[in-house]
Amino acid sequence: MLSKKTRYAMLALTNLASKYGEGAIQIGDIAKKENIPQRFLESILLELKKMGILGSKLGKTGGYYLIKSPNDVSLLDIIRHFEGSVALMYCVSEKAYQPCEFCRIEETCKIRHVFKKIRDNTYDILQDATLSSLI
Amino acid sequence: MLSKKTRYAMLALTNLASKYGEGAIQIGDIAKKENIPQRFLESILLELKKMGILGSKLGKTGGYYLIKSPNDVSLLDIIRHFEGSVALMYCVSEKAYQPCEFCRIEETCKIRHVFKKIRDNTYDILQDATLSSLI
DNA sequence: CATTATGTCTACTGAATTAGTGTACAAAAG
DNA sequence: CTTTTGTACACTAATTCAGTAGACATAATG
Repeated sequence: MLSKKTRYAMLALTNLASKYGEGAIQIGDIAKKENIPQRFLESILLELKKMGILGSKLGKTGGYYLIKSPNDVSLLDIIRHFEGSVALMYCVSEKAYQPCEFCRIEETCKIRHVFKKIRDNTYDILQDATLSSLI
Repeated sequence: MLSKKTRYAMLALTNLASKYGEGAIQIGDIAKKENIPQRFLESILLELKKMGILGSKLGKTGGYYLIKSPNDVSLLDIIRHFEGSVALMYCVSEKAYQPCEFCRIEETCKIRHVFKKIRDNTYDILQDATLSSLI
């Protein structure tokens, strides 16, 4: 299962994408609209900013806004960041690869082959799921 | 990521499948061969027995053996049991379904649609991955 | 029948992760 | 200079993960 943090991030981003170009949106507005604990959302949006997806504005008329085009942000980016990897096993992960603790010969491991197929397919679907396709 | 418990279960089952029909295999043998802590493996095999996948024999020549045909056990069964569900979100799970905490209209939720597609695909691949196809 | 090797049951635990909260601070608008 | 917004750092309660410990039950063998 995806963590709540990941789900909150997806919700906040689709919310922000639907207001792309309208300037800064305040955390409190998003939190209320999407039913996310505000303090928790603060840390999530900050992470998204450090990833280069969001920009922020301080002070009275402050808030967050998408810095990238909704076409250029996909659920893949979000899940890779917040879940660490798309794969179900480290030995088939690109981002968090680790040699399999069990099978020494990865090429011929049939279990690995199954999970490689799942990872590749999941990867493609998530990559296609851009924010603009989700609004 | 899959838990170690799930991975240990898959390993133990493929090991047992490769010896299908040869009588009882001892926990210690499997633990040593597959590098699994023996006491942990004990509880895993016991669960698989309670699921109706394995049978056991007590006493000196005891051990575990596949009670179902390797054709009739798939990674889907194992993952559904040990991970709880194949889905990445409860709202697209068959086994652990819960209404989405966020979107009230599931039919039109685009995020949900993405994860439904992923779940369905993963489901199909895991269902095809029977023990006999993994030996 | 006693010994020994196997699985079974119940309970416990240390470490890591998840899902937050609290407090103090910094910048910008009015 | 006050108010409103985001930023930084620290802390924590609850849950899950990955096992361990110890006692017990069953069956083969000498």
